[in-house]
Parts: sequence; C-alpha cells; structure tokens
Amino acid sequence: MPPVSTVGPGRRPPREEVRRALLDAAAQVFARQGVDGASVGDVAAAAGFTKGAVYSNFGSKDDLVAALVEDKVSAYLELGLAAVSDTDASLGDKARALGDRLTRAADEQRDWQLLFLELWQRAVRSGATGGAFVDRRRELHAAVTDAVTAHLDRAGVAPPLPAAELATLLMALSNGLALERQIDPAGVPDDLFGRVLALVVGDPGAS
Amino acid sequence: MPPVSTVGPGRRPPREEVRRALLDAAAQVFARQGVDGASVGDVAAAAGFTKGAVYSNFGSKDDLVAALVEDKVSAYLELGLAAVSDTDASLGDKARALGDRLTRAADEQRDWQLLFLELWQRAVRSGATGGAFVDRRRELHAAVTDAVTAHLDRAGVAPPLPAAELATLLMALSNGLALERQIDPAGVPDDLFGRVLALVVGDPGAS
DNA sequence: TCTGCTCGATACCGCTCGGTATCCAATACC
DNA sequence: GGTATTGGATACCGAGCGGTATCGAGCAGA
Repeated sequence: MPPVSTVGPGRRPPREEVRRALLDAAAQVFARQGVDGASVGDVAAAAGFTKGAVYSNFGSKDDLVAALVEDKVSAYLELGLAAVSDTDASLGDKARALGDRLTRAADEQRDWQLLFLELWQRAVRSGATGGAFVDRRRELHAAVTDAVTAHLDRAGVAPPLPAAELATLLMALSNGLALERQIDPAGVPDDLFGRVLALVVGDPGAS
Repeated sequence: MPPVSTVGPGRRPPREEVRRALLDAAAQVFARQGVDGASVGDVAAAAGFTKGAVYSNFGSKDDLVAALVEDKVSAYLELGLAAVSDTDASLGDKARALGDRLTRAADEQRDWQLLFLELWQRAVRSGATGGAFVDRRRELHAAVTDAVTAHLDRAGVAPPLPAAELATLLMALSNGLALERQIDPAGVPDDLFGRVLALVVGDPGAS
C-alpha cells in the first residue's frame, strides 16, 4: 500500500522546523514518561512524524538526548539569569521577589522540572565531569555569583556568606523546594522561598 | 543437560535471607543503572540468583520496586531521625553538627541518593497522592517538625519561621545541597550546610 | 521540463525484556 | 525413611525496542 501523503497535502516543512518540533516533543514526552520509558517512535509521533525523521535529524536516541540537554539547559540558564535581573527595591524585597518568581516558574513548568531531574541523574551516572549539562550548570552558577555580588555591593551590606556560596545556596534551595513542592504542594507555601532568602541576607522584613 | 547445583553444594538459604539479598542487590543495581535500565535478571544475578528467585519472592518488577521503597525509605526515615537526636550544645552548634552529619551521610551514600531521586520521580509521575514514598516522606516531615520544635523550645529562642516551615526548609536544603554536591563536589564546602542552618536560626557563630 | 539530491516514511532485523510454565532438589513433617 | 511441599533454576514466549536499508515524494538549479 503506497503512502497517501501522511501529513497534509504533501508540503515539506523546512528542516529547522522539523528539528524544533522533534526537540519540543522530546522534552514533553521524555518528561512525562522518562527517557527510558519513552521510545523514539513516541517522540516522533508526538511531533507528528515517524522514527525516520528522528534518525535523519539526530544520529541516535542518545544524540537526541544530548541535543535536548544543549537546547533546554541553555534556555534554563537564560531564564535563571532573567530572574535575577535588578530592581531598585531594598535587598529584602528583591530577595522576596526573586523567591516568588522562581517558585512560580517551578509551578508553571512541572514537566520541565521532571526532565531536569532526569538529566541531572544521567549526568551524575555517566561520570559527572565533561558533560554539557555540568558545563551549563557551572555557567549558571558563575552568573548567579556575579549577580549576587552586584546586588550585595549595591545594597552595601556585608554578605553573611561568600557570594559563591550564596549562589550555591540559592540554586540548592531552588531545586530542593521545587522537589518538595512537586510531591507535596501544600507543604511549601508560595512565599516560603522568598522569606528564607530575605532571612539569609539579614532582612527579615515586616511581613 | 540437568542442572549441576548452581550455587554452592546445594545449600538452600532461608527465604528471608534470599529476600534481603535481592532487596540489597536491587538497591545497588537500580541506583547504578536506573530502574528502567536494569533488568530483573541483572538484579537477581547481582544477588547470586536467577530471575526465578525474584518472581518467587516478589510478584513483578513493580512489586520489587515497591518493596524497595518500603524497605529503604523506612531506613532513611530512621537515619533522618537519628541525625536530629539531641545534644546539650548551643543551638548554633547543634545546627552545625546536624549539617555536617547530613552532608557526610550524603557523601557516603551516593548510590542511595541516586536511587532516592529516581523513586522521587516515580512517585511524582504516578500521581503523587497515596504512594508509600509520599507517605513516608510525610512521616519524616512530621518527625522533623517535632524535633525542630523541641530544640527551639529548649533553647528558648523565637523561631524565625514556623517549625513546620523550618522542617520543610531543612529537608529541601538537604536534598538540594546533596544534588549540588553530587554534580560538583568542590562547589559545596563540607560545612556549608551547617553554617547556613546556624545562620537561619540566628546564630552566625564565631570562626 | 528534466535531473539529481534531500530527507521523511516504511518495512524489517536482531535483540532484550518482563513474565510464565515447568521441573526438580532440598527441606519439613510424621 | 517415606512423603508432601516449598522455592529457585530453566526454558520459553510475545512484545517492544533501537537501529538500518530502502524507497519515493518534493525541491532546487539549469
């Protein structure tokens, strides 16, 4: 049985478009079913294609995952950087705003959190050093450190911890609370993150 | 070809012993290869048995995973509770000691951390409510809340956050920092956790 | 219009997996 | 010591996977 023009009236979409669709579908499907739990065919189907498209655009399933890391983790880095963009408020208010923003972002992207967690696992399992995931992670940490330094300087307060450690703390707290919130949303108030951040930088605030 | 007494000189180990060996092997193999990445045969072989033993002691692979959750998460709960056992030191010193202890525990059990992360993922994916993992988690949280309350009372200081939120914070920080430490050990000093805890409870300490 | 190439669709292969039916040695019981 | 039962070993099945070879429709260039 010859094919009957599977998708639409025989239009051939640009290659870059196919690649993007596959990458987006991979993010969604892998997040929901797990990387091992989802087949290459599942990803392709979710994007409206077949396995052939995947193997034409990516060499293997592992390559697809690698491309996904490159793509999504870079995007995450940008999101993280945007979240620490400055305002002219007090340090405590900025801390609270940042916490709220990150908490909201985590809520809105539960799928991505799940995928993120799995990529993290894979990075750890396959020898932490050298992976793209680890590299991007380090970039993010460096950028956060810089931003923390800048805001502390501008506020003119003595940091309770070295800036690099504050950055680590910030990221760890973000991940830890997101994890906690996924499994028990009621146990983590919306503003907890912000209040803790304000507390750490020495501005308990007036509630 | 009749079997030639596969394991040793035909001794038959007690059932409970086999079950334990399989459970321990499952923890190790699943942690290293992932639950999906490891086959039932892999687990059995690691324990010195074959698939038959697994299906005799557990109904299915899922049941094996469930038993593992029950077994290991309970053990984790006990470890967590032991870690908050009291001393007569100052609140700040206690916080630092707790942080160091949890950090050390995380270092010594990287395999378990990995497995823990995967079980967490599975719990979230299969509808967070009702799973044994979530239940144990809640138990732990309640116990930590109680312990926090007790220590704050004894020290006679006003808590900077409600005890329940402090417990959430403690657990989130523990997981977040462990995560961070797995992927970049150098970026998370040994005593960071302790210092942050001391800071949060209002005792920056000397040094 | 013809031609050569790109790239997704299709069919297929080898392999591994979870799960089951069967078998038989070691134990427990009387 | 004879007998019933327990429980791990073995062989096997169907399903689904990642990956590949091939095909042919659509596009670009002349």
